[in-house]
Amino acid sequence: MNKIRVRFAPSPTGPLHIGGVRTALYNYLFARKHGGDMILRIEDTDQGRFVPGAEAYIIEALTWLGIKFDEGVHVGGPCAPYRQSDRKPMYRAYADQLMDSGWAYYAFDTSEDLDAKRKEYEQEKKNFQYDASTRDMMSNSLTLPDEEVQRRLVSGIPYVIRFKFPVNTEIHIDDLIRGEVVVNSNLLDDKVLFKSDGMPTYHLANIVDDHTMEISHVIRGEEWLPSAPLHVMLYKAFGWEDTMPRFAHLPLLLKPDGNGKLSKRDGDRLGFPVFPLQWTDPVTKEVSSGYRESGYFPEAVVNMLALLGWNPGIEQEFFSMNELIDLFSLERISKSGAKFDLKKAHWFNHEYLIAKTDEELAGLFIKILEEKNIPVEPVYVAKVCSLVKDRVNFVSEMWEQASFFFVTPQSYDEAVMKKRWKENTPTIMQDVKNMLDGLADFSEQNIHDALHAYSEGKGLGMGQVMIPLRIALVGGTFGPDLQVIAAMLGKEEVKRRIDKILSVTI
RNA sequence: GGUCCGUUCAUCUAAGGGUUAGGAUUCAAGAUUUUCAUUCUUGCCAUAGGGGUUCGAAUCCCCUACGGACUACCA
Repeated sequence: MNKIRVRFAPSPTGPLHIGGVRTALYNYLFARKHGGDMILRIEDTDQGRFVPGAEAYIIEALTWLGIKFDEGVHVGGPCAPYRQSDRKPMYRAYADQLMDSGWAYYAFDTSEDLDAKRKEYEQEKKNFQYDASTRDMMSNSLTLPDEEVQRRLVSGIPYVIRFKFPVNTEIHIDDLIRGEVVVNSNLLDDKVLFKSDGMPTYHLANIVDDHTMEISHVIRGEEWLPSAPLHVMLYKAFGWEDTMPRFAHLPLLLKPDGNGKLSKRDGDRLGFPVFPLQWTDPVTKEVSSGYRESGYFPEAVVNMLALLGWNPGIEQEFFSMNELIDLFSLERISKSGAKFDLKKAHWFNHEYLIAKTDEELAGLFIKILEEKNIPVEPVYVAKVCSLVKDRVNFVSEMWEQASFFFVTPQSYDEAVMKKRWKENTPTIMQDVKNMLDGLADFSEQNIHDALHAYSEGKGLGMGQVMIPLRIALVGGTFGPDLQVIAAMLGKEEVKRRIDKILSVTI
């Protein structure tokens, strides 16, 4: 068997969205699993939709996620160039080959002609399709005399090259995910292969490139299934059937709110990033959030995406990239579309977060602290991380859970104050302050013992002591063990915070 | 409209003719926690509908319904 070679072939019309990321991931897993090659090809045959920066974005996003390429536009390789605009000179000869063998023809119909035709049909409630039933009445090299065709070609009149579908032929697609799909050629239209601007369309360029790059498996989104018959016919027309790649059409990623496939336009409307990295539209300057900037870990994104449409059939839920490679198989890809689940995405990130070491988390949290001009002591920050990581999904949420470790509370939870701050509380707090002040060793254990001794001695419930003290130190009823917090803050700071709450409540 | 693809808890999914239809997330309750979170336990919740085939169907076939993709000189 020939070497496994797969490609991820995005069009640089904007940022890659997570559906595209998943397609890239599955290609990557498949290639690695079989010791094959992974190729990045840029399909920029549509000059009108080219977006500057999109290609660099795609590369940066996949690099961030740990998806590596063996060949491609950014790393080179034996089949270079890997950008279709750079391969432009080679496509014409292939189109000519199809002309010579009778599989294609020149068509001179203008967009206006075609629009008019479509309107005309629409009025009769019919669908216009450029195919065997209509091509005879159009303006093309099948209907025009040879001399006229030649005259038009030499005089520079715009034309396209269309594929000439055979009449009433069953085309079989052997899809690795969907099984056999059969389509009759009468239902297909004579697709444009070569545009009047001198560029090939996706269909031609894609087949030529997959062939010349010796691609063994085409793993792409389901939106390509309807044009797969054309692609199969092209391989046949070129005489490349023997080396035609196997096809695998992936189920789509759907919007969480119900209808339709996830698309680039959804942006932040749905409450979660649609893009791996933040993207600023070069024209509108509109900013769309990215997973990276939102605080997702790349491993969590990969894990979550891998399981959206595929599963290994075991109950394990967490997989490293290497484990995914080891377990991956096209046979276990599901057929139906998957909706993105925001809550589960959060959960995945949370699990990856708590699995990090305190030092790793501290390194990330320190960046946030520095932005707030908080002086940082790495060992202290790591301790804080160990105490609050259970309660957050993202590093960005840590400030909210841990600010009191760094700054005195600026306000106190009013609802809790109303309920917990009793008439005798100020006296208790004053006692607690004095008692803590007397502690020579301000350790967790000593604080704990002292607090318990105090409340028992006074015949008070622990709640009457601890809750007001908690409010004084953290601002509300949340956070880790109070003795630990007090010890970390230090005696003087604890005394200051008690004074402060007493001063504002009197 | 036409063609193609699909349909198991709210969501991701397992079960490839024989299981009380399993797991995970979410949600709810309880235990723990002097707070909050964690953790643990428990619970709720599904084979779209109808016909076949079969001793036996989530699984195979057909019809219907619903969802999706495609239907450009876009990819």
